[in-house]
Amino acid sequence: MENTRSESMTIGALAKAAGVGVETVRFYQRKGLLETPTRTIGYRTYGESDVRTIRFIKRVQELGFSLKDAQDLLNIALCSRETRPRLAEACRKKTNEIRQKISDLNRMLEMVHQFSDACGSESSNDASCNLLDCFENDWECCEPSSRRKK
Amino acid sequence: MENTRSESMTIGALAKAAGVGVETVRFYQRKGLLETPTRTIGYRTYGESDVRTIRFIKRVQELGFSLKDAQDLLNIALCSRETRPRLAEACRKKTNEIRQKISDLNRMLEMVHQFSDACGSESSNDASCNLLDCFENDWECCEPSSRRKK
DNA sequence: CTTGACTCTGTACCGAGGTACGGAGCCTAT
DNA sequence: ATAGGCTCCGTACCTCGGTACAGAGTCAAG
Repeated sequence: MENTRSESMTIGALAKAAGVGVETVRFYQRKGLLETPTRTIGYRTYGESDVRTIRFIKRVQELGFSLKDAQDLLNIALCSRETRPRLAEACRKKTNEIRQKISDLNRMLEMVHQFSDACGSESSNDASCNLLDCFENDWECCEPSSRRKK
Repeated sequence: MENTRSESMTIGALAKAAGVGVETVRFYQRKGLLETPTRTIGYRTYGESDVRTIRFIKRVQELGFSLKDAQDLLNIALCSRETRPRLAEACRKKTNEIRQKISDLNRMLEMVHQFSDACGSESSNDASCNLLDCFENDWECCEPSSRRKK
């Protein structure tokens, strides 16, 4: 019913489907980010899951994680019934990292948004200058009181 | 009252305060990420605002933006009364990017979290395998219906 | 007035993450 | 059966974001 036919793509087809270059696929394989594919006659053959994996990697990178991190997340995604407890710990760590990123991005969003509003209206008050501060502290930003060190 | 004294740091002091290397400061200057500092006798002199700028850049990078993006955000932060309308547009774009990142991170968080729960309990159901899908579509993930193309 | 810790400029090098190239084999289509 | 287009492998090269010299000047303490 779904488009899960063609369970054997060539490397070129995979690359195209995932929106990367052939060389990138080989590179990911060398790095162990893709499972080593089966071969027919000598050519690598891939399936839909590889497309999803590559797309996942690319997005994870865009979100500010390294290939190593992508690797870790893939392990979480793929090993489900092997190394449970070790992974649970990794999850907790990764979860915190992600939470922090979300919170910082929200703050940045708020700041950029305020500035953009300020641009719209002709009033010259600068919401702007707070942008620089938006990661400086945890207590809701913009309070001009005491400063905390890292 | 505050620690905003010492409005003239050497490059070494700045680097230390901002938690980067001296060479990084010079690098950022070459790239135009820091305003070219005034000089006393030939030595660059910096102020607190430069510390904030560098910390801002570093965090922006960690959030998955490039130095170029950091540059853009700094322009938003610094130019407040010059090129208003052009910047307003830039804001809208950046805002959307940020929103998308937040939403994706939330999804990833949810997935990792589910998996981590699954690890805790001994039951072998895999919340895991959804992780790969977590950026695949916009309609709340995990619905096994039609698939949308990018 | 020398020694050590800093600064300056410039250029070279580094790791991550690809990207491209050369020389080969395979597989249709004409 | 040969031309075009794919694949293979290995190695070389590229950009980004720094990092590390080398060779020189400055400055403060002893």
